[in-house]
Amino acid sequence: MGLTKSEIFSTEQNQLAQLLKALAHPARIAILQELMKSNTCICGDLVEELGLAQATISQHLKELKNAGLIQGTIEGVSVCYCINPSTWEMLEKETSGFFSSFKPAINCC
Amino acid sequence: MGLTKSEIFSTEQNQLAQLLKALAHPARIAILQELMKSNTCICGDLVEELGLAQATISQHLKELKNAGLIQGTIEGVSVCYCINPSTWEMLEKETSGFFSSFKPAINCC
DNA sequence: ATAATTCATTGCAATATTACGATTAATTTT
DNA sequence: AAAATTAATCGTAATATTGCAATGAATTAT
Repeated sequence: MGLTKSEIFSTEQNQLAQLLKALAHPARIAILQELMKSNTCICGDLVEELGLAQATISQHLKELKNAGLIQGTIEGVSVCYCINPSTWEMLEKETSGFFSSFKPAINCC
Repeated sequence: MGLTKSEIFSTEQNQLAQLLKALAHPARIAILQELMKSNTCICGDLVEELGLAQATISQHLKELKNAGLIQGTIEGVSVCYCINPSTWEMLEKETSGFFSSFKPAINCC
C-alpha cells in the first residue's frame, strides 16, 4: 500500500489535505515565511538563508508550486518566486472554516 | 535520507509543521469532522462511517492522539474520542497568524 | 468459565518523502 | 565563443506513510 484511498473521501477533504500537506514541512514553512518577509520575491537566496542543498530547496519549491501556493517567473538567469495570493486566500478561508466549526461540548471525555 | 533536518529550523516552524502534518490526510480530516459533528465522542463508529479497515482507523487515531489533537478515554469495552480543545485552539491561532502575516505586494511576479 | 465485543498492536507490502551529489539547460558575462 | 551563474532534473539512498490481515488484550455478556 502506501497509497491514500482518496476515492472514499470528498473533494473538499482531499483538497484541504493536499494543501495542508504542502505546508506540513518546516523547510516549506520557512520558505513561505521568507517569501512573506522579503516582498522582493527572492529566489536562490533561499539556499543560503535555509541550510539545505540547492537540489533540496528546488524540490520543495516545486512542491509548493504544484500545490499552487507559489508561482515563479524567470528573471534572466534567476527565478523569482512569490506567494500565489488566490490559493493563499482560499486555503486561509478553508482552514479557518475547518477550525472554527469546532464547538467544545461540556458532556465530553 | 528521508529524514527531515529539524535541527536547522526553529521550534515554532517544526511544531507548526508537525501539527499540520497530523491534519494533512483526508481520513484524519474526516475523523476530526466526524468528532466535531457528533459531540457524543463516538469511537468505533468511525470504522463504519469512513470506509477504512479498523486497523487503519486505529492508526490514524493514534497519530492524531500523538499530535495532541484528540484525546481518548476508555468507556467499558469501547473508547470515547474527542478533540483536545487546547491544542485545537493553539493550532487555530498559529495557522491564523501564519496566513494573515502575508501582505500581498504589487511589485511582485 | 466461555463466548463475544471492541480496540490496539504487530508484521508486512507498496508507495511516498526527504535529502543530496551530479548532471543538464538556459542565460549572462567576459 | 568560452566561462560563469542559476536553477531544474536525474538518480540514488534512507526513512516515513498508508493500508490491511492477523493477532492480542481487555471488558462485557451469556
